[in-house]
Amino acid sequence: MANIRDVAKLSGHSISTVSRVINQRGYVAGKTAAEVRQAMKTLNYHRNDLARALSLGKTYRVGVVLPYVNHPYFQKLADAIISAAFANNYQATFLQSNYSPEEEIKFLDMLKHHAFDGLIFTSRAIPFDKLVEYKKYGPITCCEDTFDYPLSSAFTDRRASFVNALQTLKDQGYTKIGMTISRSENTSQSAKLTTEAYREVFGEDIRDELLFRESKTMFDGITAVAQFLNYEPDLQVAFCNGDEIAAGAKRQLKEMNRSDVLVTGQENLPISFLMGFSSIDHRLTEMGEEAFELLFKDEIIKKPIPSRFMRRGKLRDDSDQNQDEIDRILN
Amino acid sequence: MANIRDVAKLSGHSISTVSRVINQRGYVAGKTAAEVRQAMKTLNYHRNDLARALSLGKTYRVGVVLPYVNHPYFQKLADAIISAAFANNYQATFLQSNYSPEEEIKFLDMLKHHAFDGLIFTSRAIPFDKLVEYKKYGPITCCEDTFDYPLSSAFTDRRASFVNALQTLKDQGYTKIGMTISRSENTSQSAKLTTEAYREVFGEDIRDELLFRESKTMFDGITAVAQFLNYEPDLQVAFCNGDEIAAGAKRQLKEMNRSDVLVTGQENLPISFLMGFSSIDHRLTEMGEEAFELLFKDEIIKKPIPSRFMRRGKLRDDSDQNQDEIDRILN
DNA sequence: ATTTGTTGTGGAACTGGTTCCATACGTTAT
DNA sequence: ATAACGTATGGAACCAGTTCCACAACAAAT
Repeated sequence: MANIRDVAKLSGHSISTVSRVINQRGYVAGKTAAEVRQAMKTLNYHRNDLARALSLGKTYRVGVVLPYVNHPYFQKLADAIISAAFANNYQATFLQSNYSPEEEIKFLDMLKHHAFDGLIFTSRAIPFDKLVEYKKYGPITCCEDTFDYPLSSAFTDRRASFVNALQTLKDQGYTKIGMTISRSENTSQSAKLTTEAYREVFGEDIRDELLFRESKTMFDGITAVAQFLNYEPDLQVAFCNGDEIAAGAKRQLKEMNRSDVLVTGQENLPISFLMGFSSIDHRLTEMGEEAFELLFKDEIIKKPIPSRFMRRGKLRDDSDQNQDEIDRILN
Repeated sequence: MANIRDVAKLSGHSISTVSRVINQRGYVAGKTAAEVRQAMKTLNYHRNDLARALSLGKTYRVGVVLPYVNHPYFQKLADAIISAAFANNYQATFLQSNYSPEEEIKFLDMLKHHAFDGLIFTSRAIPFDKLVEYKKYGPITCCEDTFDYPLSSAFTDRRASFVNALQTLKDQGYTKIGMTISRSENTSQSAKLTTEAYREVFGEDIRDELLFRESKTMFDGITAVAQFLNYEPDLQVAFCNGDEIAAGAKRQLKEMNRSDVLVTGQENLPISFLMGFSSIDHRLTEMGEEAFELLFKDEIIKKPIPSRFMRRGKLRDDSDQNQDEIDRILN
């Protein structure tokens, strides 16, 4: 495989001159450039991006840390990051953590080892302190509120989103609510925020029988609904931690002839529209784009993004501006 | 930032020795190793993966070329590839082509430029010849039948899958069928195979009014069904080119009080189960895993993977072994 | 006539690793 | 006694680029 030195030798010019021709930078006479190009063609030369990256100290690659690649929330978010990166001539690589702190440290070490120019954490198991500690090796941004930590972030105020959705439900007379959460309240930030929002709106903790933990797939939605109805036959709402879970719940309710029970999901996936249940739109597309943009800004910027509660079915309110958005999507 | 030479100098040992300590290879005395490690700690040294990659001529990265990152088919396939790569200590990077030949050439050039150790094409716009031409720069595998071309591949015989599904429908008396296809029959391989399969089973071309082209999203499913029913009120089946499209079709049919019309999708996503329509499972997970495995094998291997027609709703046949699979998933 | 600026080119140091080879010493086998 | 081998270490070439700096040649301005 020919390198730049071979091209220099064959063309009879110096390495510097060849480099100038390749990168079209600096002064090169037309005749010289032509000779160099001829030599490149003869030798079938092509630049080695690795050597270039080493020399420049820049990879044009970012790592996207996410717990699961096949989870709709992270999929949507990561897709947005990929697209934004691509539009800026960067490549993005998915780094699946399974919420393992050891894996996350490995990814941070990759940043330290110059494998990436920067890292985006869509979620995490390790504390923010650890991220701050690694910031000296390259920029790191988060897709969640970083509070007082010196880390840039693009995020929706999920607590406010949950409060808003629950308040809407309460205002319309729905008070008997079952909830699913992703992990336990101790390990998952969103689980914690969900139960806190309930407490804020209803002034008391949710009954333990109406809280379904470790909810990940549509089958958990099916199971959760059965559990809720077992303890509370007058159930009015299944408040789910994702659209696929909500879809499972919706299906099970139909099967049990309890389509009177409302279902709400999150992520605003096509399925929520198709099956006609409400969904909290966390604006993952906007979040992903912002997270990438912030990566290469010098200041620490915290970019809150307002979420939307997409009200469908019985919750639908034609005076609601969300409907405009739905109509926009439909056309 | 300290490098290996700095560590060598501070520890009073040679670069070679430091390298041996880092990589735990060759002979190093215990005392020497300790001194080197102490120097590394003092200098806060960490290896530069770029330099290492350059020296080794190996990046431990593969590129995954796919037309759209937010398309369920490619998402599922690409996720499987990512997971397989990760399990083998490789990183995978998504390269979105939008079916643009220029972009695909760019990705092939990245292989040439040593940015990746190999490439996996999940789909493509450029001819196989071009891929073969670039094979000398690194391994390339495909996720579709590569016929007589010297390219490894993991694929399902989609034509056979379509024939099988359509034959099943015909056997059960369903003959009035509308079909959606992703692009036109000229540009899309799967579109071509779909219409060919129809011809094989029914002995004639599908009526143009019952063929809906450029079908990509759930909204296309909605539009397609309306078109089909307009021309053929006795429609019996909407045969869709994806589960989200099928879900759109199913919803529209319900809205039009025509739930008697069967719907079939592809990809076997959760939504197909939840909304109760049949779906062709192209075994994308297995395909992705295989595609990665094949990348680093020396011989050219073509790995056909049998697809499955997941029969649901009125098509459900309890003697069908597919049901075992569904039950397995449910538990 | 001298300074200044533009154009054009090459040398050499720099990015930070890996690895082949030579050398040296101590131990064991012939 | 010496050949053969295992242990331990260092030197230097190698991977393949980028870029600073020096130096010429020539034109235009002072």
